[in-house]
Amino acid sequence: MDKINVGEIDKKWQIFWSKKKNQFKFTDKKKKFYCLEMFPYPSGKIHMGHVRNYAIGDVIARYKMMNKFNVLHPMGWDSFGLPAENAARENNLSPKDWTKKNISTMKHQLQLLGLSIDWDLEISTCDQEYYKHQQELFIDFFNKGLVIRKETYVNWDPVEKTVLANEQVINGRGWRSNAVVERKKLNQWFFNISKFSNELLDDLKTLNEWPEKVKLMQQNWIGKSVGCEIDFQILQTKKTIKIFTTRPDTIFGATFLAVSTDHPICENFKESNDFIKFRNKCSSVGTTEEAIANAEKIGFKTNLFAQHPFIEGKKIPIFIANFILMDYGTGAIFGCPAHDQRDYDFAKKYALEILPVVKPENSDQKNIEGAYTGDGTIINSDFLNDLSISKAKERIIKEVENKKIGGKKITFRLKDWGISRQRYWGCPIPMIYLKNGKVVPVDKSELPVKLPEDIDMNYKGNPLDNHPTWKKTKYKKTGEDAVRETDTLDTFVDSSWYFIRFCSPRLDKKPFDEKSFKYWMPVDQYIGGVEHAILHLLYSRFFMRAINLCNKEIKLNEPFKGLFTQGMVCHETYKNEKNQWLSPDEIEKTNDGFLSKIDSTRVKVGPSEAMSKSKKNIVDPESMIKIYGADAVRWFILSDSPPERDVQWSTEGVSAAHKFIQRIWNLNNKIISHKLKNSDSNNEKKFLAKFNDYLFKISDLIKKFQLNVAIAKIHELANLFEEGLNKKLSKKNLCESQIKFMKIMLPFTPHLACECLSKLEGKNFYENISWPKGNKSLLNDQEITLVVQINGKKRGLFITKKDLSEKDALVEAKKIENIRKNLKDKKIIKNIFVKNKIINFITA
RNA sequence: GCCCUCGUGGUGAAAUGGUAGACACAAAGGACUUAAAAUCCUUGCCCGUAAGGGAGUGCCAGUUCGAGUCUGGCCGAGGGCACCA
Repeated sequence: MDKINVGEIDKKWQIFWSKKKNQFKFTDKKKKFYCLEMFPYPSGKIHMGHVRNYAIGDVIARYKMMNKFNVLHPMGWDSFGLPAENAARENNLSPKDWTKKNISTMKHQLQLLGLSIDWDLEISTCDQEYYKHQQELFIDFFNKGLVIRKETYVNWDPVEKTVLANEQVINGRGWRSNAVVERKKLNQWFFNISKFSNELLDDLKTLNEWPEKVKLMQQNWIGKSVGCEIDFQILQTKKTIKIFTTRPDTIFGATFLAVSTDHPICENFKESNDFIKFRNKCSSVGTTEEAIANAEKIGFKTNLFAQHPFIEGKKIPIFIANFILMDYGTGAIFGCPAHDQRDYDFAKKYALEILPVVKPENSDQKNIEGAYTGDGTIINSDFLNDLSISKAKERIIKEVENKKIGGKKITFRLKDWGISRQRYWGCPIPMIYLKNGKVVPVDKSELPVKLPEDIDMNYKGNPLDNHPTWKKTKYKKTGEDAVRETDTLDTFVDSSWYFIRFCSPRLDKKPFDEKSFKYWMPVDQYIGGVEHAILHLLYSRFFMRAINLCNKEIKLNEPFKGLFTQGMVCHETYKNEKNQWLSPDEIEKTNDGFLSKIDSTRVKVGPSEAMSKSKKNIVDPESMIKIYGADAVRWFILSDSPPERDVQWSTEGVSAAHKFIQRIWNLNNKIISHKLKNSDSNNEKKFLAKFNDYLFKISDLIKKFQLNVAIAKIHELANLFEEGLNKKLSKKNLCESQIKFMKIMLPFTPHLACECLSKLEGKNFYENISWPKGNKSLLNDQEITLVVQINGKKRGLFITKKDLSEKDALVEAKKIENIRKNLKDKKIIKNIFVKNKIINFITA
């Protein structure tokens, strides 16, 4: 048996593809297809997650190419970011050198996979050829009022010494460093993303090729809520407090006001030792998940009272409370303990009045303990009495508006996007500070504002700020001395428009060429991890809208027409007797179970979890490719699970994939050396019928992203060919079909398929291979299988011609031995007949 | 607490309301081999030599001639969000 040499074949075809240039012309009548996988952060080496992502994308891209689309399939590097700075500090390298080295390693590794990437289009966000355009976009956005400066509380990561967006804080910790986040007041740059809240929410409806799950997550993230603002008069002063509520219908149940510890009213108490103590206590709570869950609702009772706007003479105490957030609504609420659980808990603790104003719909629902938040009828509420909750909301909003003390208000959860980072390895923000206190953009002719390379990485905090000369500059218009902004941009900015840059990646004079943009955008199929469901995708949607505002030629709101989010790659976890994690390389399977290779002690096998460094359950793609070949690695990672679900990596699996590659190789050789000229024409016809059926099915499955099922069908096709050889079909038929078969396999296993094709046809190389055309007239649609049931249970089946009449079918069914037996002594009261599908006899 | 997704053999999984478990992994038995590897074949819950029959897609109901698939309720697992008023 001829053993396939996957290493040699991989190399041969990869060299061939690297020489081939993607030549598309805008004048082509071909339809375009922009296939994009999320570009990687160059962390060092590729991991199995990348392999899965790019293998899925490559099947789609190659399938579209074979179907005669102009396919844009580029790759780049999300190459700014903190890890480069950390690595630089640890290893005494420059972030730039570290990044370049990683890119070169990872590019080599990706090329080992035989992807149909057009490497001529490669971009890297840390190159000034990229980020100078980003600075230009920033200035355009600034001029359109989309960049704003705010002095606000920010999330300060004490480990990374940087500011995090609210969205980047997970359970009170930095999403990367995991350090407890502190609150700090700083002057920051923001993109005014909240200006687009409504559009970003509404346009989700137009994204019908996006997973529902992702759209829902974005919807919840934007978090639109309709409520009401109401001014409460403070009794002791002339001032009012504006509150926001989504339950204005419960206004008559209001028994206290609560404001955030950051509310302006707190100024009145800044001298009070009790208040200072209280505020310190608040800021120390609410960090860990556990603390939040168990955090007690605490308040500081002020000496102030407010007048209830609808109850003459009713005085309401004002509290400062730890559960009110300043950056949502107005930072103040009215408390209605009877119908809000938090307010209820608070009222219990401070012995405040609890006044029910909603009678539960179902009178059995006695409110034993806690707040009632369900539907019901309003009571104890003057003019609102007997109204439903929704009617009461409408009515009270009208009353509030009449009294000129507030009105209907729509509030979004989405906050502006903080983009300032006190870091070195990022895109410099092209702004300068003048002596008169003004902050202005750098003149566009002076772009790029380059990152200096002579920096001291041992400096704590921002090295740019510490640089001896970098920040000293002059304002071009006046020639006066000025100081540069030393903050750099959040790296999510880099990834918010890279897909646009791919349309004209070498264009020097502007970020993108409008003509190329109009041809290629939007991305037809975007593929990546679900972890980017909110931040990256939402920011990119914002960028597209911002670019529309700045560039009259562009009229596109949604950058990603189709989105596919793939699952993670998992692997079993291993621990030794000392409870230390072991990597898959460090264990071996024996008859006694799993043992450690290091000291032969017993290994506990844990559940399969997402591959991670901390659990050491990582398998290195490059070494897998070396052992099994690129095709086997691609094949296995696509075959075992639906692409949107998690997949479990296993040695058995990839080894089985390699065996299958070998089997196809053998099959190909057998067909080439097969000599037979004539054979049974009926068998030939049947073979072709089945083959064509598979061809249609597999095309359909690829379009639907059911790649695991497509692979199962390819296995069945291989069985069909073995059967064909056994039935001694003619060489002509087998050979012609095999050529088509290899084209079907090409998007999955391009090296094997091209090698088999070149052997079958005696050519050296293959170019512009088309997806085989199926022939519907060859399908065997004359014969079908009819299933026969008795009372809904299958009792037999028979093969017959298509469209058999009910009468004939019933006669035929009753001839079946087992059916006869089961119907004996029984009275049929009903026949169910579904043409070409089923017969069901119902007996008494 | 709120929102979402998912529950099918030892495992990963298939299945426009119409033959449940395709395809594969693992296992057991067999063939080939001096042996192993590789390859191929068979088996897969219960009764039965077999033909066949029974149970069966987390649990309980419902709709239907027919439910893994549709509806309601419950249980379990995973994910997202959160003092969001």
